[in-house]
Amino acid sequence: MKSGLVTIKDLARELNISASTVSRALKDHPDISKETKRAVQELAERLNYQPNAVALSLKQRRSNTIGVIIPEIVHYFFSSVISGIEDVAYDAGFNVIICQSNERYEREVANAKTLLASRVDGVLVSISKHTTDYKHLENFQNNEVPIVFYDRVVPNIVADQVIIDDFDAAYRATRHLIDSGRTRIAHLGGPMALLIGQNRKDGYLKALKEAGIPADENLIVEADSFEKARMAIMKLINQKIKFDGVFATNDLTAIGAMQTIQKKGYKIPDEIAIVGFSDGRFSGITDPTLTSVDQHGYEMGTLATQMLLKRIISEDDEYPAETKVLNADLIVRGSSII
Amino acid sequence: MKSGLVTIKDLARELNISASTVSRALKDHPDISKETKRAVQELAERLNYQPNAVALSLKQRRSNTIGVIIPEIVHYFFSSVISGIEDVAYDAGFNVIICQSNERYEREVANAKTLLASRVDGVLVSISKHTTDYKHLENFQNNEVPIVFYDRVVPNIVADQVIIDDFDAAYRATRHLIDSGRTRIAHLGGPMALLIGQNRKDGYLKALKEAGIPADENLIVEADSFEKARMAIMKLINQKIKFDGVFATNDLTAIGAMQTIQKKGYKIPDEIAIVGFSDGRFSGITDPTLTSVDQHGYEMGTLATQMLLKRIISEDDEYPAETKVLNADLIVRGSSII
DNA sequence: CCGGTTTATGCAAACGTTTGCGGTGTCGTT
DNA sequence: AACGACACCGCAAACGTTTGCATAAACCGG
Repeated sequence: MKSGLVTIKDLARELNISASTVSRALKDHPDISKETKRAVQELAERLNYQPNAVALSLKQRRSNTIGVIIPEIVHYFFSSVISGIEDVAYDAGFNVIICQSNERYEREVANAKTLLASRVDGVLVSISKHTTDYKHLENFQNNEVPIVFYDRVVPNIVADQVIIDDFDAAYRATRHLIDSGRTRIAHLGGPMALLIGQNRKDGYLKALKEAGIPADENLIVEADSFEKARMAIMKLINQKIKFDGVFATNDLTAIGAMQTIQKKGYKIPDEIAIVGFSDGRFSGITDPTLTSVDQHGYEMGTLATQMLLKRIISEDDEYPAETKVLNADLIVRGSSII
Repeated sequence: MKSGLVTIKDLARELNISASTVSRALKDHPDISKETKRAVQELAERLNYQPNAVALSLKQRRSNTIGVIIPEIVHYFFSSVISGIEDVAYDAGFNVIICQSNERYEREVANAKTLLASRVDGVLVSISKHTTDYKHLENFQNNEVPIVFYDRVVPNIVADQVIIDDFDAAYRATRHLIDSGRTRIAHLGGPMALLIGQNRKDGYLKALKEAGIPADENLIVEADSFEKARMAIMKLINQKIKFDGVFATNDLTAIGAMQTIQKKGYKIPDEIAIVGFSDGRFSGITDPTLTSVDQHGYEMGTLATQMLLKRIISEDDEYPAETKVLNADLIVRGSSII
């Protein structure tokens, strides 16, 4: 934002015409004579004129920018989502401002505030693990800035959202373990504060119930990180609680479990089978390779952005909130092969 | 950017005072009486007034926004960098606009253009693999917007930059392989168009030379992706070109090599040792775990941003361009243990 | 030669802020 | 009574655009 940048006024002064004429000439307005247009456009080219998007935003009350609130960028899933977002935003000529909450509620609130101040035209949000109050998000709606939630949605707020069918995916993952003969299946789950944590657990429970396998509270642990998984599995083994399958809420967790299990001398998948969730880059490179649910991060990003842009463009005619459910495919690999 | 948002004028109208008074009251200017301040601040609070950052940017000719050009977000290294960038930008009250070039030159040029139009106060860039013309980047400098390069820097343009000592890291990695008794070490390298590709290869060559091992062109392949690595290794083995070590230009490449080698029946590290580069999340979860160079992505992001902010803040007094070199630590793991 | 149309341009306001400067009104002081 | 000091506030311009409206010149037909 330096003084160096050429403005319309500069062009006008140089050519001894008014700023309005320059403005119109630049966008090929029919009112302007061919010679003037040529002169203006040539000068603009020569001086490398770049329209000031800030001034435009102010004038049009439209920033052509969307905001993204994301828990943590350094996750294969989330960075895929960002990639998808960026790609469709780019095609539509929108900028994207990224804010990471680092899984902290306070920071998420601050993020929301700055996005509002930046007058973004809409926001894409996935809430942090610790967010239980949603005023800062409702605030977007109160100010008519459209919001679409992706992946980690919030329960009581009507807005567009794109999610995967966590319940069904978890059900199928667990079902897959059952089909391969496992009966004592541990679940390393996410925080119950998150809908996805809840849903995945419910899917797991449904599969058990359907198969007539009683749920064992000892086998259900809230553990959603590499380290927590190691601890949890270690504890199970040390307490001599038997299990022959693990359904983990994400891949890193699954891998933590896998390594601990192997270190303790058990064979995967022979003695214990493992299924993860998210299907990141990891899944293909573990030994054995990891069965996982493909969460389609990139696709989720593109879809969410398309929905948001649609809201932004057709801002006048209100239509009911949509919920898109991506079906999550179970990718069977070595860790659960029968 | 909806009409709904409260402005200073709204507050002024409501209180029957002027906009200037409101503005001053909000920032506790001494000219304003306590009662007025109280009234204004209370109303602002009640109506949830958010200052319009766009208007401010225009006025101050300063957007408090930095732009980032990044090759591909979905890489552990790059997403770490972004995370670092975002964290220090957040602390300094700056927004960050992310543009990914997707490794395409044209897109990078477009990115540069929109960042310029958005009047970002500075840019952080890592060039794409195919960028050989730098006009779009010099353009930033011509317009006095500071630029700092990270990781993938460009040769002939003076600007701040933060890199890791690729040459030295590659040297040490290769040296490590030599020290463990390997003499026929293959190099899966990056594109020679990139300085880092060049430097890593040179480091590799230096280590060989120093040890009196002749470089074998057959063992040097440009392969910087999982798939290319598989192909390259497959080819080496099929052609019966013997090797007992691999130094790969990144972890995914190393893992591609590792898997192919294992699939062909060779033992790692016993028969063939492997060293990667970047030390992403992968390194700890392969079997065996992967020796790799820690590239310190997060740190690189924070450092680059600090340098940029310093330039932005102290814009008047020019100081010479700085180059910070992060030392990259070799993390020895299972894939190269003697 | 006059009224009317066309063509090409400029004026000014607006978007939401900030800020230098000037203008009130109320004191206290001599 | 007059004057300066002080406290408090508003005017207006500016940042870089866009756009409705007015204006000016040129042309045309009758």
